[in-house]
Amino acid sequence: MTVTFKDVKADLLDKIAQGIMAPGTLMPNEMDLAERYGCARATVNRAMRELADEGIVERKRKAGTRVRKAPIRQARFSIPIVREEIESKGSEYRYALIDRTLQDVPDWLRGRLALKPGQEVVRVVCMHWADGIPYQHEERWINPEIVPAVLEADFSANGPNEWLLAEVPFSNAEISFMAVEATQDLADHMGCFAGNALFRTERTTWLKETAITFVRLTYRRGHRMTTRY
Amino acid sequence: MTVTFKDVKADLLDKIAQGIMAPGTLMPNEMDLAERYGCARATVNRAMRELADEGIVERKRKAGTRVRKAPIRQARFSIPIVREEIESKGSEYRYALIDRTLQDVPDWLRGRLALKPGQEVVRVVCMHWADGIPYQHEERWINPEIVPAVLEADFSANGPNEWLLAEVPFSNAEISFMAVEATQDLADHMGCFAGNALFRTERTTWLKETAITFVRLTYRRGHRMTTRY
DNA sequence: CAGTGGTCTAGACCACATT
DNA sequence: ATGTGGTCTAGACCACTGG
Repeated sequence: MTVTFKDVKADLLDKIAQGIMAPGTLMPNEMDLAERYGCARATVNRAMRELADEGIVERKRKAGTRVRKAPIRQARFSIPIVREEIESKGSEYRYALIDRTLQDVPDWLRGRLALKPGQEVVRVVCMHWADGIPYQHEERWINPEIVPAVLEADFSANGPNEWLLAEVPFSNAEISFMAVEATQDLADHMGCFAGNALFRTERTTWLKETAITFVRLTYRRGHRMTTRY
Repeated sequence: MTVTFKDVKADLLDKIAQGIMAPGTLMPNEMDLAERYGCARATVNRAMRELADEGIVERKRKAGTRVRKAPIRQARFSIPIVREEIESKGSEYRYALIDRTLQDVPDWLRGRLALKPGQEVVRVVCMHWADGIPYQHEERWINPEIVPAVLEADFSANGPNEWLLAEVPFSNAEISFMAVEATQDLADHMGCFAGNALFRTERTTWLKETAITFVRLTYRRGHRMTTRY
């Protein structure tokens, strides 16, 4: 059986976990490891590159590879579409549009989206339910310059999220997580009391330096966002 | 100039972003692309593998590579050590131990950590300040079976987080984000009012199937956790 | 069964950072 | 100057899985 990069990676990880290679240790170079494992250097390279990507080790040319003293712990969250998030839990999804207006971009948003004063944006407010219980409140602003079709889009049946995904194939984004106290309006929609703590995510999405949309998703009371790493 | 995997990746990304390769499209196979770009198949493979890792495309043997209809949007968060988080913002870090006790594991925690009834755990409560202002409240339970040194550890000068990182080199974890309403006790420590919405993360850390620690980090009012992707 | 991606190899050249 | 990782190549075999 030939030695795979997964074998090498697993063995290195094991040595790190067992303390055989303590944090701060300088690891052997790729050529030596390749010889030791009886494989090609490329195989060792792949294993160590993945360890580096995961923040376990730190690689520098000439300096070599070290076990990180404080591993960069990183968590990966998948950002699902609400409908799928709800249906994957076996719940029934329901959607309703609350408001849809064309308005001058508010000042606080202008900075975020890097828009010109007086420019118009589409604001959409809607709700998502799981089994008839309020699940998520969505408030979104869309830049019609990039996505002119939004001016004709009808969000009464489907949320703007799925619609946008179809229109804008790929983009980069900045996302924030936070806790907020429910306003009276939010509380009415979410079926809780004003002042209750709610989990919120805010996301700005860009297509090559120009902002497409800013969205504020507020979850029902007690919601948790969970992941493993 | 030779064609690098980054060139290939960037070009493919561009074609996807511009809609030339719309979501759902079946992409050419590696051999064809290699010929088209004038590079080796391994180069194309690396480019497409990274696109797959990032959730942009979907690869299946024999079926080929497709542009995802709904790209798996995923965010990566680095989980910093509080001290570094604060000092990297140019603020002065201060720490204080609030409480440290050896107690029977509470029922709600026993399930989480998969411990035996009546087993003892170390509970540590402490605070972290930035420039003298409350920044984060930490409440932590540690399993002394895995880390017996915790029984002698003195957390009066340094927090258990940094201490644990040095003791336990590598581990896997489950992390949750949520919003909570401040209890009176929390509010007193954080300098806010009871009932205020606070951002909290809870993390369970394991070393090979056995739980090491459960930690509850509550941030000051208005805290945001932000990342780009 | 046949086509696709998954991986390994042996060798090579290069970029970079430490010395 | 020199050693380390970063990457490309050309070829090969294999594993999976769709038709």
